Amino acid sequence: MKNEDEPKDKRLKPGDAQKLTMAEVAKYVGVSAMTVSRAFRQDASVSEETRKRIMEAVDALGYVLDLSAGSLSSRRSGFIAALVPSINNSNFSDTARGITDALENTGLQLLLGYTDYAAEKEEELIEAMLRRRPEGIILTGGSHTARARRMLAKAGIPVVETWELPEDPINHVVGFSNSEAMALLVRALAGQGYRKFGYIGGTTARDTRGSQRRSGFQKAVEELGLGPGRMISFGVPPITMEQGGQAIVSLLERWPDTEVVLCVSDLSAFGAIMECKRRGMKVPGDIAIAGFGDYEISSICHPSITTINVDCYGIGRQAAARLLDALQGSGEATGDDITLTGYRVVLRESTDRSA
Amino acid sequence: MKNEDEPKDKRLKPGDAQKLTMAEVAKYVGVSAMTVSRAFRQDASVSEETRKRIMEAVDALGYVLDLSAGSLSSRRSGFIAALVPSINNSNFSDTARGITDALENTGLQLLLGYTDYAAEKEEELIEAMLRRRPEGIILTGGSHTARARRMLAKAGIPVVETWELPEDPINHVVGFSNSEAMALLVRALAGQGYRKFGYIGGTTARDTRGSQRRSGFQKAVEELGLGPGRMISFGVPPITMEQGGQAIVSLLERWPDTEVVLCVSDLSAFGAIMECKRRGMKVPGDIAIAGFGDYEISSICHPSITTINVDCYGIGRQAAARLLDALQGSGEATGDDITLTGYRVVLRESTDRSA
DNA sequence: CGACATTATGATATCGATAACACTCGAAGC
DNA sequence: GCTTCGAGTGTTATCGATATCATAATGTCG
Repeated sequence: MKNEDEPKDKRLKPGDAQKLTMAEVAKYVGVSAMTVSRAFRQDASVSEETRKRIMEAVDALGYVLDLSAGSLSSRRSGFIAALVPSINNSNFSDTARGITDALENTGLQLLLGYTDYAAEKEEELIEAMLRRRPEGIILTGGSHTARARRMLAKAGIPVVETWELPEDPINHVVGFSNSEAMALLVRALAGQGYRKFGYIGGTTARDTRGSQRRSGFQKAVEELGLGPGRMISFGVPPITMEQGGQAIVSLLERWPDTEVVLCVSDLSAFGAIMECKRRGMKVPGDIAIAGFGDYEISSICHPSITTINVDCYGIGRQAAARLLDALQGSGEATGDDITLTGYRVVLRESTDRSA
Repeated sequence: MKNEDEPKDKRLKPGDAQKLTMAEVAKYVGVSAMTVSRAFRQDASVSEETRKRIMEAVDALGYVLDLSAGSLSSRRSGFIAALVPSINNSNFSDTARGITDALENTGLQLLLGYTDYAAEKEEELIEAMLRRRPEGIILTGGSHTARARRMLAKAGIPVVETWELPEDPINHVVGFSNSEAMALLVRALAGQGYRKFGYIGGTTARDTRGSQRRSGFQKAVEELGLGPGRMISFGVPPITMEQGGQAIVSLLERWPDTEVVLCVSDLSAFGAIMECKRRGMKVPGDIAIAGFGDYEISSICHPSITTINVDCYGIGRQAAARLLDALQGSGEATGDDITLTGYRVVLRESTDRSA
């Protein structure tokens, strides 16, 4: 009777809901809170009639389930965490979309984070995510700090690494060999008669997929006996369209007789092509240019861009699927589990030999 | 003694952490759990020495704070929810990035959802988000279902609507008038001497920003006495690059003498330009084309694309900033609060009159 | 018709942290 | 020397749902 008449916390604004709880809904209907809780999950054995009355009450009162309370006692957070290098890159936003779609109707929600291609940022984010006790986690790539690996091991949840084939996988992998894919593109273009190959990529090793593509290029060129490739590094990954344009200028200054240039991604390839056109060069004709990733832009632009198509969306879907399997499965922990995702060369106008 | 010797849940894999709690860390250090809790937040008055010992123990044991437990008792989830139409559109992913950046070091985490431009999906997502008890929510646009509005009102948390100026704002707004912005572009191009205006956009009213741009176009053309605009609708929003290409074909078939075409977004403008080039038309020269949104592609492509630059990233940052203000403020609930974000016409090659 | 399974529901303990308040102890003030 | 204060720490209740076990009502079968 002392502090009953005035609420402790005055933060509430007029019209605010006074934190409605399950118990109040229960009282309103004349059942126990437990029954209301059951009514919210289809599995429970609540009579159709009771459930209906409860749901009407929920509607009338405007009650919204509180999962944070529920997850504490059920020990299931309902979260899946995913870390991507950047959401402002359509390849990764496609993957994020794939994850989201695969999670639909599973009752799991996606917690997304951006690492900005930095392992330290990834470490921070992993910790932040684990504090929410996700039931599984999806990472991009296979390079993680030692502490990150330790935390993941301790967490005891399934981990999926994507977009690469890590040398030392943590748990599940859904990806492909970036170096093999780039090598395949080199061979396809060599098959068309190109001989003098150039390459454009970022400067540092931050972007492990970028480095792998570069080494795949290098290896393939040498294996074909086409001498060392002409490599230009420009800008900190991820390199932009604009940097692609600047890079091709450097490359052509240094090696004017280059026949075909492969770029670490379609974005830089696009920038390179546009810069060439702006300078009056013909693409193809004077120079052929190819990218990697098959972004939407590449099929549309003129000339359309030869590239490697990667199933970005599928990587997301499958990564989520592997996670769901692991969560459902009895936890047999069958060691490493690797899902290879496809890629293919898409030959388009930008490397058309007949031009 | 029946199921004591074998654990119920075999889900745990070898090497798993046996759910370490704060109490165990506390026991290890020889303090109370409360002190450990305090050590995790800088505000608390824990002696430097104790804090150090606690953090060493945390490190040694590999303890990770459990926020879900904490948020239940502190009644602060540490979440901000944000809904965008699509993450696969760089305008919105830029906004998401802005929100993320603004939230850095605030201890708040972003819960992101995609509505796919559908109000019903938005309603579902709002409910899903509210179940996590976010401390604030950021929405795109001002069209919401009645139930969504009711839930938001009941939730009693600050709401920010973005990217538009809703007629009936819920709470805070961070945006601009899409129709005014498009009208400005029309006037700028009319000022360059263009007279016969065409417009390309999506078919339905799902995308409210698209509709507003369309009506801004229409109004401006009429006000300038340039007759009704030539409007082509193509595809369900958001319309793709490819659809932009198809749309311009229809438009030019129907009105071959069109001088300039405005598109609902840069993506469709890009598709339209590329299609024209593919058909041997000169852009500009034979036809001028402009977009909306100033995507990265528009400054790079050849010809570069005239457009409206929108501060996508800033919208995100400011939306988050308004939310933080509201959370800090004593909850005076000072009615509506509208933050206008800038936009500007960017004239580029694609509408160059001298070409 | 009695033993037993099945269905629908309730009571109570609990998840793991934090709020709120209590307490100890040494320093400061008069 | 006694009161007052604040820094540092502990104790207990609690957040709001769910796991678990108990119980009442109903149905089944030989």
